[in-house]
Amino acid sequence: MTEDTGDMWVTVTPEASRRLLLAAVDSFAERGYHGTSTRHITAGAGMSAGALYVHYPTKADLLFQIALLVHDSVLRTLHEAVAAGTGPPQRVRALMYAFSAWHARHHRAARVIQNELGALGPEHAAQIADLRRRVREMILAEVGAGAASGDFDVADLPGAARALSSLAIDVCRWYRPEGPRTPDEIGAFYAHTAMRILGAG
Amino acid sequence: MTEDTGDMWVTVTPEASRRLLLAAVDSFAERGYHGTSTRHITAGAGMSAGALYVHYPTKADLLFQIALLVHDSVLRTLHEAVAAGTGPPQRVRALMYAFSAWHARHHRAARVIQNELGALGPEHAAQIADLRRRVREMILAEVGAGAASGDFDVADLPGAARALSSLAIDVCRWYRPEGPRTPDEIGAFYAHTAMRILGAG
DNA sequence: GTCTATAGCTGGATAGAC
DNA sequence: GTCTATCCAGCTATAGAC
Repeated sequence: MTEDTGDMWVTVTPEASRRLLLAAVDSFAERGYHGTSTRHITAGAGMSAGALYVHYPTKADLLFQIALLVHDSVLRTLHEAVAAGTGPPQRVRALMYAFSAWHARHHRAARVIQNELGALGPEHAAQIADLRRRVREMILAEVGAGAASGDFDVADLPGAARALSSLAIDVCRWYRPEGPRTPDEIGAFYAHTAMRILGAG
Repeated sequence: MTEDTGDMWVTVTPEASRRLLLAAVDSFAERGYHGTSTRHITAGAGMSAGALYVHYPTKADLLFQIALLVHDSVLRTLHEAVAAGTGPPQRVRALMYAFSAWHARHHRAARVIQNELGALGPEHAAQIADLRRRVREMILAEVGAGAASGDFDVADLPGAARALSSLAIDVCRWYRPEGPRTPDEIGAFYAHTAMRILGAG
């Protein structure tokens, strides 16, 4: 239950492209997309101003590549989490644990995709919106299975699914690495909290 | 329970200052602080570029004034909500209802203060951080009173208070006015959800 | 593939007429 | 108090040397 999808960025090569991507995540998370200059990014990667454009055509493309990698990591994490569960309560517990812990572990990357996606152009935004819909539908399906089986007691199914998702996503807003709880502790607490929200004793 | 603090902006005079402030809230919410130009703001208020500086010394000051007014509105809304409650469950229900509904009703203003406060200078940021601490402490105190009285069953008091606050705040991220639920319906559902999270049957 | 230098544009803020 | 015109700093992206 404490596993993750490994390093989200290992597939990015060459190493200079990855350094630029990581510097962009840090700066976008801290200053926002529009508050970040290409010089912030190249300086963060230890390069000079012009070096960015050898690896990425525009600053906007950098944001898009980040969004693709991040949503892919989330989807794989959630699929791995539910795969092990044998019944709805177990599966939803694992889902909530994994989703919450992911948002703590990757809070910088998560902040970027929660706050800065408005800077994407229309067709890039549509592509990312599709990935995000798949996350929502997965959570709704798992909660719905538990409602159908009688394991959960929910009067408002979409509302309850939204509450679980909201709780996990918002971890990236308030989480601080130096805070009192580890990502795993947050995952465990929110898995328990999810069962209460769903009326599963 | 459906009351609010009235119009958050009525105290802003003259009317031209208020128009600029409202245009700034809309643009900051949609494009972010750094993505918003002073020309966006003045155009949104139906004025020309230079007119802003008659009413506000800088663009940053506009953000600060918004943050002050918004946090004042939240604090007044929460105090009014708990004032009517006679016991911890009633008080926390009213608090959660009011806090959630406020974030739906004022989702644009709320997005600005959740996402754009990083653009404030150090002393302005410190002043706003103080107001935000008062909100957190109020929620913690109300939940703590219910734990102490035995009305709630919580193993992790700060964690549970954080979950309630997180759930209500995140409403401003996903809420859409054209969506299926009204602010009051969201408030009612989240007041009920809070009781489940707190183990108050 | 990285550097320096710079083109071309947009932004925040100011000046001065009305 | 609002307008138009403008200053100049900072931005994205490109050019050309190495």
